[in-house]
Amino acid sequence: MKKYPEYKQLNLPQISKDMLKFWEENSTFAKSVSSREGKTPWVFYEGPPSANGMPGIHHVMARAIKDIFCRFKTLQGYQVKRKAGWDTHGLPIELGVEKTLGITKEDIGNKNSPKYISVEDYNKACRKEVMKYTDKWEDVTAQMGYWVDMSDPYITYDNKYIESVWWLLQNLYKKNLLYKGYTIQPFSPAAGTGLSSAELNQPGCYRDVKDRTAVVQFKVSEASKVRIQSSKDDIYFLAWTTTPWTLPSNTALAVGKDIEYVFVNSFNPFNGKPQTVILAKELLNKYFSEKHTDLKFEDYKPGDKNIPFKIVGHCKGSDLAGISYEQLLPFVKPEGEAFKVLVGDFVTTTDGTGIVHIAPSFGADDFKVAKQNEVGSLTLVDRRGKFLPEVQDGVFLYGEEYVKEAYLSEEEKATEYAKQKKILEANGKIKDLKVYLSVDERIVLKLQEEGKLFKKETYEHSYPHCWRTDKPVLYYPLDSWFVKVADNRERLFNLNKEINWKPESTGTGRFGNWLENALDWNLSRSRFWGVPLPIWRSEDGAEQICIGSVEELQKEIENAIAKGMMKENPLSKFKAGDMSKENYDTFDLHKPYADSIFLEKNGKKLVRDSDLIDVWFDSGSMPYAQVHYPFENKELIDNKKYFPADFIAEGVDQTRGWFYTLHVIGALCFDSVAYKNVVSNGLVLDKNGNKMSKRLGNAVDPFFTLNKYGADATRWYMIANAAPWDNLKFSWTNIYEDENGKRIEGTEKIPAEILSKYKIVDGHSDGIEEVQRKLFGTLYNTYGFYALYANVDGFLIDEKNIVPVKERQELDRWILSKLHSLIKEVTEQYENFEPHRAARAIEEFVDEHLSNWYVRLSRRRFWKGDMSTDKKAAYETLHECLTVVAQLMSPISPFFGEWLYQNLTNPIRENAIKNNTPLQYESIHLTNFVKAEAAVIDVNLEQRMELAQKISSMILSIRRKENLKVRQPLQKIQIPILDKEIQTKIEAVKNLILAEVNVKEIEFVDESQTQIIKNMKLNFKTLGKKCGANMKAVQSFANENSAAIIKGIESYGQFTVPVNGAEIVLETEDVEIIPVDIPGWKVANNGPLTVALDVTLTEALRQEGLAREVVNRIQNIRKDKGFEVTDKILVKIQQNANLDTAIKNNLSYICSETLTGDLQLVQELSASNASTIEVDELITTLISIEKLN
RNA sequence: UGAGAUAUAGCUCAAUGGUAAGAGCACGUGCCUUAUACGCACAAGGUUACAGGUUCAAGUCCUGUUGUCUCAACCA
Repeated sequence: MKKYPEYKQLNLPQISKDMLKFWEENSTFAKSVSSREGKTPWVFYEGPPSANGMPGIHHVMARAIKDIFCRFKTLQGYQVKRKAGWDTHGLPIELGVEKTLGITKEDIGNKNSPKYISVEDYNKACRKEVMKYTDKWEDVTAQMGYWVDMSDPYITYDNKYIESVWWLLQNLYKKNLLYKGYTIQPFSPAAGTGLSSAELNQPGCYRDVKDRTAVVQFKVSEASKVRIQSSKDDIYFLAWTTTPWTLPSNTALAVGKDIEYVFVNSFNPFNGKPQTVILAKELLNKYFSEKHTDLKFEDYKPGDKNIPFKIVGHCKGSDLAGISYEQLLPFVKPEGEAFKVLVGDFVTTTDGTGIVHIAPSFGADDFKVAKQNEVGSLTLVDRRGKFLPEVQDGVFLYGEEYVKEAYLSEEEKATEYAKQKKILEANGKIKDLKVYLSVDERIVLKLQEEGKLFKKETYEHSYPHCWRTDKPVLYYPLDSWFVKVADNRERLFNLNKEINWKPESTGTGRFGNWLENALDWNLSRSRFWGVPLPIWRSEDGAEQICIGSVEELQKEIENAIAKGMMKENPLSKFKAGDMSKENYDTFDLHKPYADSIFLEKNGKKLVRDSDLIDVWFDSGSMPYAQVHYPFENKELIDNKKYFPADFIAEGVDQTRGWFYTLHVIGALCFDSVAYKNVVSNGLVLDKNGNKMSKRLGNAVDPFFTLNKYGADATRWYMIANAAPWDNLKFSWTNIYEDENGKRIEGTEKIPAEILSKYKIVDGHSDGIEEVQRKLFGTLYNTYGFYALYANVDGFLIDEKNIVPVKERQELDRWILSKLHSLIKEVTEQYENFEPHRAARAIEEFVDEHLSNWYVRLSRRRFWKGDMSTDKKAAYETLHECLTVVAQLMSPISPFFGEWLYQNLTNPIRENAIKNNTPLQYESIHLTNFVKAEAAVIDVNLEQRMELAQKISSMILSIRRKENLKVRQPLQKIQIPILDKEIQTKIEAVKNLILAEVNVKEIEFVDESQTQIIKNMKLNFKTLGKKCGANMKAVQSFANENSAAIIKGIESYGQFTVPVNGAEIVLETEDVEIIPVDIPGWKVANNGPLTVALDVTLTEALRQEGLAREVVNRIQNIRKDKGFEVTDKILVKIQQNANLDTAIKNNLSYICSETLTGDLQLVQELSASNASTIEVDELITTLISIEKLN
């Protein structure tokens, strides 16, 4: 006879290990996919993580979310393939290699460096580095129960993958969506390279620096002067700059369209000349003190500190547009139009003057506005960060000098200082120069002398620095390849409307807004380890080729060889059309190999553009590249079998990352969304809401967590605790140990110096422990209860022979109704990608309903008597609840769900297979998701039971107040009834209530029998429509006349309230009448319910109570002695005058409750073979219990 | 600076615009009723961040402020 396994204790980590072993031995994951062969696919794309970093707890969170829906959809019968992937390119990998090898970018390919490394070796190192933690990732994946196929992952550095990426690029190129242009990018002259925003966002890159800033005067040209004001004085625009070194490259000024500007007559503060200046009205008093409003112009003498001023005109920014001004520092004339006022939407009046100096080469906004207005630019700084030779006047500026002081070495500074001192002193500009003057300072001096300076000051602001050289970054125009995104915004935006975003606001807000303002995508990266841009150009730029496949490249090389541009074909071993791995391993498309390929077109030699492409393009290409589209699996994409994805999920930080690049590539290459549903999950923060970081010591090691609590509790905690898109404050306390074995608990952030002495050795999570107790512990116990009695009875589920639900008793039908309501709810929540709601619903069902109501109230059915239909029904009901719960929870807690299912069904597996019934599957993950049966759901029944639960709770509450133990039987509950329907409902569950609260009868009373004090509550929902603005009046009337209203409603079904001359008729639905008290009784209220308890104790009741105490003591002793629940016993109790009658009067009750075959009241028991029991405070006696035969 | 999110009990979270704001944990009290003390029950706990507004009615809608988180940027 097979039995249900019984356990001593719940051990979740062990369950995880056992089930993992089972899955591995039985290839359960593979079966869950193969068993759905031919079914509708549900397409999931795995966002590739980078294996050069250790997996963190946030990965567990993100992957749990992915896993949940993939498992759920599999259960629903879809085929869900999950191909793993690795993101292998990009800066973090390069940085990792450089750290490992102890080198910097300068050493790469630089033979003069002592640490020289060839690009080839460097890239080899990257290839190795990128898979550094692959085994850790595989461990965490297995341990957390994330099902993803890691046997054949897509790898972004793979030649096949790159080939698909090239194909996509060529596709864009052919559609004319790829172009070469230049943009302003952060650039480190010291390192000679552009910087990505990721690099700029390295900690410590933004630093507060003090800069020389200046408010500069731009003189309105004679031609424009007439247009704005007739004045004999010169007119100047005032513009503020924090980077005076960009002033020689100024080609325009920008104003805000709707900003108000004023014309102010005044004097130049440095040379005292009368002048008119233009600036934003709002900022007037920043430069002209209100105190000086009344100063007389006549009294002013050059050099006076207080300068008189007068506003002589107003206008809006738009009125200033087009006005031309004189070049401020005419070292070089720009090509094209320049030196006019433009309107820029970025102009504000938060600081400066409301007029912005525009140097298109050195600011992104500047560049944009200049381009829009077709204004030319000047780039008077070279890539080394030095002025061009032209920027010199022989006095203040000398040409070819660093524009930032920080770029000079101390030595250079000293030399420059000597030079400056000589020149400036010789020209009489400065008497005794003490220190090196920066370019900024000297430009300001020059402007001051030329009467073009209005104000100078030092200003502290944060400015980005190169993370490698520590030197300030410049914004500099760099050549790049762009994807034309801006022109296709509308299509991108409209396609986005087809995507179901979770949460919606990320889609419409963060993502939608981003699309609406999307700029062209800069693909170029000047790095070493990445996908090379497949574009070859002639030196003059006249000819270019964009390669879209290896075969094409091979042919072009052949051509180049034929034309003498190349000698050998590095792709000679490649056989076109052979898709084998071996064939694709015969070459490498990375640098430096790609750079040694030269092509030919129209007689010109073509050289590859040395840039790599943005790694985001790699990952955005994965829908196609993972299947080597279009070279293989063409139909999967073209016929939309494996595209677009039904579901993707990543962190919300991917909104402008992977989500965006997938969307752009899908839209531009295939005019389709790339995914239909997307969950953008929030971050995992530490328990105080701080970002986790290793540096601060508040990071959570997923391996500790998984080892300690197992995957199920961890996953459940993370899912149930917060919506996926809300940040999760992860409850976790690290435990540190120093070298002497001393342990401390990390509750707050640990300072680095302490952290360095300690090692994290363990930790604990209050949150996970709660889940473990509350959900898994409860479920474990419930299963244990089932197994215990089923084994005693030798009961096994027989799917072919089940008591029809209709024939089961109220309690069974109730829990089944609850169960099927739960199925409905959980299905909906999973369908809606709201796993936290599913989890919470399951928790409530298990704890509140199944364990603490159904099992508690059904207990005796499981052990009383022989196998009856009712008993069988109880087993079947509980079995169904447990198996269904196991399935509902299995997407979230796959190990425990599996464990529970197997315990419940392994004993009957063979039969189920023979009978082809639902429990035939060896794993829960191969089963079919249950469907809620409408016929089983009985809302009325659920309401009835809720009444029973509420009433019980209310009675218990009265008992507690009155200090009456539940074990003490009481005579009567009274429930005042105003509504017969409620009475009917309560009648149906009467016996459950009585048993639960240990009372003998319920009496329903109405006013004919007893006085009931009533209260009323207005139903504002129905009254709102009726009363509108009169609501308040009705309300106050009702407060004062509640008795009359109650009477009116009860007698006539309506009551007329006079308000403000009108009349409002209250009807039954508008008023809720609630009984609140029965005078003379102990009463409890809960919403519309009121119950009263008769607390008088008769002698009979008291005796019965004592009998129950005795039963309880006997049960305890049975348990202490380790008797089986089926053992019959002989009980001897030492006589006690206060107890004997109670025992005699309740003898049969005591005996049947305790399986006592014989109960004897004896004169005396020897203390040596009897136990002392205290029945209540006053009664103590001795008792002995023996097993009968 | 911009965009998005968020702010409810000590903590973690609920609450179709309807008037007594709910759970769980922690705390307190009482209970070992043949599943479960890793349990059960009962209590206590709130100016719904702040300030305005819309509405008969606001935790909920609108505006502003403040705090926190994320992303993007840092430009005069």
